[in-house]
Amino acid sequence: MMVSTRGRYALRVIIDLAENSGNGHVPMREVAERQGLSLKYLERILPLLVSANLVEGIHGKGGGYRLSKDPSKISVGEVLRITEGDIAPVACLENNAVECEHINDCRTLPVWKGLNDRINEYLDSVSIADLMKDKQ
Amino acid sequence: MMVSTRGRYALRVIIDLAENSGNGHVPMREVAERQGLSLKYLERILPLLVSANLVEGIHGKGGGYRLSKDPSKISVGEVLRITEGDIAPVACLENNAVECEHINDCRTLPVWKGLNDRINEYLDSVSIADLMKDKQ
DNA sequence: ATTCGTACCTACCAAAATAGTAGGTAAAAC
DNA sequence: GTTTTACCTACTATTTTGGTAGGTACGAAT
Repeated sequence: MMVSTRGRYALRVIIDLAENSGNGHVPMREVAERQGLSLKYLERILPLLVSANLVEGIHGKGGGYRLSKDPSKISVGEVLRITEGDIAPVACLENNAVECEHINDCRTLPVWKGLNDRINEYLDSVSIADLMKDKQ
Repeated sequence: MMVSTRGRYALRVIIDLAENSGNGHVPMREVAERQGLSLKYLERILPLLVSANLVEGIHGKGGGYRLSKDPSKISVGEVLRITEGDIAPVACLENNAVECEHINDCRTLPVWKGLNDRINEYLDSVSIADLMKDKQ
């Protein structure tokens, strides 16, 4: 299985925020409860989304999180790349991979590259809005 | 990274066999040497390919492995499904997954299913022959 | 000013998966 | 009967995964 709980939970949180924030901030405690996920674990995931500018959190009573963009402007690919670190199928296609010495004679590189392209293309084509109930 | 060494090495072995077996059997020792891979590790991977009828091995001097089909009839998808066990992006799409209770209300299932379909479709569309030197 | 509810941070930990190695046995050719 | 190959089983070190524990920082409400 290629997508870990980090990415899957992040996606569920983002969809939950999209569906349940009526212009206000939603405390993660509520999201965790609704989604049946560990609050503590989500608290470790959300700072990733904050620093990538997908959501913003505010402290204190009445605080919580909300999306910083419209759900239609957030792609699943964005969310996964942030939380999974990298969604490349093989090491040599990862972001800061050292260039392999056999790159010009590698028989398998084309298939990994083709796969990588198709995965990213698809995940970038699906937005959070596409996944919401009563798709908006 | 989604594809482990098991799958990647298996693919390299199959391509190597396709390119280097002139109707005879090729000992894995030679393949390991050419590919710079651990013979011991390959010896653990190959029985998977044998029982899936992708290659056949014969014992003794002059023995070794050879493909049991034409390289154009073996897809990358086949090789990976055998060696990786399952290439589904999430647990609920794996082969003998228990059906999730939230299946009818799961917001994320469509995107995982779409991803799974595209991955398999692509990997099944690429054959070993497509990856050989001087593509045949 | 204090309290309470939130985000956020760091260190730790158990279990599983990954990537092998070690040390054989089984079969076939010579 | 020796050599060469496939093939089998058990073990192991390392990394990744999926968290938990125990706080601090911040900000709003009172």
